[in-house]
Amino acid sequence: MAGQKSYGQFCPVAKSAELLCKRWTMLVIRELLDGPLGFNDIRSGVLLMSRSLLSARLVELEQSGLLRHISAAPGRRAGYELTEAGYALLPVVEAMGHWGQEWIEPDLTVGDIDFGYLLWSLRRSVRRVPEMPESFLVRLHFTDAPDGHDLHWLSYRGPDIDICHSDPGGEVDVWIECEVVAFTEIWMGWRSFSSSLRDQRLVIDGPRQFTQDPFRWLGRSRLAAIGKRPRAERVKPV
Amino acid sequence: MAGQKSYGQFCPVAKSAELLCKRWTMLVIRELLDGPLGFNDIRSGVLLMSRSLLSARLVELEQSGLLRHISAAPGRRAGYELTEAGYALLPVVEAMGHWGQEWIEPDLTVGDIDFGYLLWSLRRSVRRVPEMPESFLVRLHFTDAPDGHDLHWLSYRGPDIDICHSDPGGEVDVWIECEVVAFTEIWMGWRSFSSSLRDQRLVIDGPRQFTQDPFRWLGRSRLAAIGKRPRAERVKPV
DNA sequence: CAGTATCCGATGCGATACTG
DNA sequence: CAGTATCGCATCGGATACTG
Repeated sequence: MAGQKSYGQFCPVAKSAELLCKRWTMLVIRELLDGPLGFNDIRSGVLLMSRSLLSARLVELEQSGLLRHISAAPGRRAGYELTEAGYALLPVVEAMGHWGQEWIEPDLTVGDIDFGYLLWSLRRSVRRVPEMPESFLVRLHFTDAPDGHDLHWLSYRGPDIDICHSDPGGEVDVWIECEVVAFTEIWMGWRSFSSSLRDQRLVIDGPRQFTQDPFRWLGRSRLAAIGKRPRAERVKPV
Repeated sequence: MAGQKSYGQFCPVAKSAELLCKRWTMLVIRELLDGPLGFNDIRSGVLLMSRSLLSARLVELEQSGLLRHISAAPGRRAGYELTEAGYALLPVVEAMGHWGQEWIEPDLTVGDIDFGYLLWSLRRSVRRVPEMPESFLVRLHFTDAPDGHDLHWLSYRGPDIDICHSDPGGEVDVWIECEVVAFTEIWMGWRSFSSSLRDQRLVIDGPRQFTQDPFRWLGRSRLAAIGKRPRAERVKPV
């Protein structure tokens, strides 16, 4: 219970660090900054975090006043929601994300975990575009993904967008083929879409109005517009 | 050596957190953001951190490329300096400081440690003002500080400003008397100077031009201008 | 689905002692 | 002053099992 010892300083940076700089905490907050989520939805964003630790962190954060627990009610699912103080952490998370995107050397030795996180991120970033028909289906093929995990369908139906991992049926409008690493790099803004088309790292087929800039409806990382510093100046994890 | 396990995500927030969210790390960076410092100068800013851990952190941060070690040379002291990537963390530290100042409930149960940090902070914030004579001496009396630690002199002599803990001799220009907690609160912007004068929490004596706004030459926390949220909305450590 | 309880090994970190 | 080396305990956190 007691938590780690205090830094013994009144400095607000120190106090903030006491609350925020614990393992997984920033990532839990990152997840919740988009709005309330249920326990297992949070877990999807922090796949390697154990249930018990997530549970403990949520209690800590609630006690500190950073979030509150929403209990289930008719027509409402249980979940967690940041308080105003919690939402006020957006600039902190943004600053960390911005810095990381600009300075950290990517090391995409993709395992299943990054893959799961990519899909989860993608799920949050997809969006309709005006020229899209009521019903729109995309087949996404990760050519190097393990066994049953290589095929995914994005199903845009009215306001609902789902990512399915088995064929939902219906006619496919756009086909995409790509390796996981390359897709991630493009999605993060670390590799350009056009050059990836040129060297065939990404193959896309379908009506031209959708294939010429697929990231309009796929979305991209919010940080994709921030360029990386020259390799020599970058920072590397451990 | 191995460090904690990776979060297994390519998200820049996660990567940044891996590098930054370790115990003491943000505070070491905070210290260095003002410019290069020697080993023991850094220690003065993180009094409760053990030497061995500071040493280890500095190695980690150097290996990651956040700072570099400056070896001693004729006319130059050994020390540590942030790299460009390290200095680029300023917005992160500022965001954390801003958030902390705005949202965290202060709990000033002052022990020696906070006291030491206050003095160290003060040392960095004092500055000359134009109307100050070449030589200017301030006697600072913390009425509730332990035994030999209650008296301090700020000695402004030309460009040099020193904080002495024993009487440097010479005529005192300004006298200040205050309890440590109250002084901290005023310095942090949590309590107003004028109201503190009124209720005698702070007593200051000397020429009017220096006593009417002493924080011009004492300096204040950089975060002092940021107001605290209403008590009910604030966040508390653990 | 949405958690909690318990166990126990890994590691983080402070204390102490030592070195150039 | 500017660190490094070693030791041992505290706690952190993942695995597993269990509950409403």
